Amino acid sequence: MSGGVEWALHCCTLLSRASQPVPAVKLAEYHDVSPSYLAKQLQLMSRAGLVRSTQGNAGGYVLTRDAAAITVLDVVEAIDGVLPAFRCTEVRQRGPLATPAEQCADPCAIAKVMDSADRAWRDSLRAVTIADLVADADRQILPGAVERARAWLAS
Amino acid sequence: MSGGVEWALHCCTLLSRASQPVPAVKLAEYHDVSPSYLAKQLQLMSRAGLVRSTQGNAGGYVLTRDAAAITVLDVVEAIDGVLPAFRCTEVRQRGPLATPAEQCADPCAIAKVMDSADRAWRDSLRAVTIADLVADADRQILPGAVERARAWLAS
DNA sequence: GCTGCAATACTCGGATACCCGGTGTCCGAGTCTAACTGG
DNA sequence: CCAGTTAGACTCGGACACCGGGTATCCGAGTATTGCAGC
Repeated sequence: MSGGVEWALHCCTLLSRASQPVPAVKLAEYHDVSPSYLAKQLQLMSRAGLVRSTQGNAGGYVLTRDAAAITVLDVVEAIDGVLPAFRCTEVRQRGPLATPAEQCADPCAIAKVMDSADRAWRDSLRAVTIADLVADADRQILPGAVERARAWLAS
Repeated sequence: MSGGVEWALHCCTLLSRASQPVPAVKLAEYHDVSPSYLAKQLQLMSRAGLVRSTQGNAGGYVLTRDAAAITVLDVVEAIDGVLPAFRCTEVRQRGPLATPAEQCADPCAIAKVMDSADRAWRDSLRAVTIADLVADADRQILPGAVERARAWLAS
């Protein structure tokens, strides 16, 4: 999985706290990551419709909908794409004893298993929203940290 | 996911039908794939203890245990490794408002979600064995195909 | 004092290099078979 | 006819190139602000 997924998720949690557009440079500085590369991830999220960008002065990124309406899977698919990790190459139709094509209407057993596992993975990611991540994080961090983060974003 | 996983799984199903060692070249010819590259996958499975290799004439690969005792996950982990796809880089400990390290004993919310999804994926793959794959395949293929495969392996 | 305009600075978006891990290949080490020779 | 030896061929195992996708970066397009000039 692409490393940018982690950055994108952290950005979403931070954007959910902010009430004003946050520029990519600020997001990168907050997380101490490469601004140029983070811009690419934000761009991907913008294409996927998760965030909305406003240009010009005082511009930046905002979530397009409530954090409770954005799942972790949405972010993962925005960055890494929606294609499953496993792609069946129909090995059974090759070789000296190849199965005839008309016998291969249904996906082969291996593809079925992989597809099932992929669905389980996606279901697991779909069950958690950005709001859940924020709530979990709030339970761990020190008191007052959220206010300090808001103040830093405003500066 | 590595493309060799599919080849490895097909080889396991074929090896479960064979009652004698099958050389890598024959496995590659049967599936019409690169013999050199397939050798690498078989080598990985040998290291993982899924197959046993015998050298010399009439040598080849054999499953080390019954097909019902080998899960799809075993094969996937043998080829792709056991490391999870997501690796937390502890972004929360970086930047101007970094969370102090002593506050980070527990994994962050993002890591927890990813770990949970990874576990769901692995559980799904662990629930299916090579024997299940063979049984499913037998239900679809034409009658007599298994016997023909055995005969081809023996030739 | 108010309004319209233009210059400015700031922001995003896509196009462009770089590099590492998977992909693909090869040759040498090891071993089982089998034929041959000697008793 | 049998046993030991040796030659042979076959097999695996690890080391070596190649290439595409993720990683990282930069500069141009676009826009809201803001300062200024004219009315």
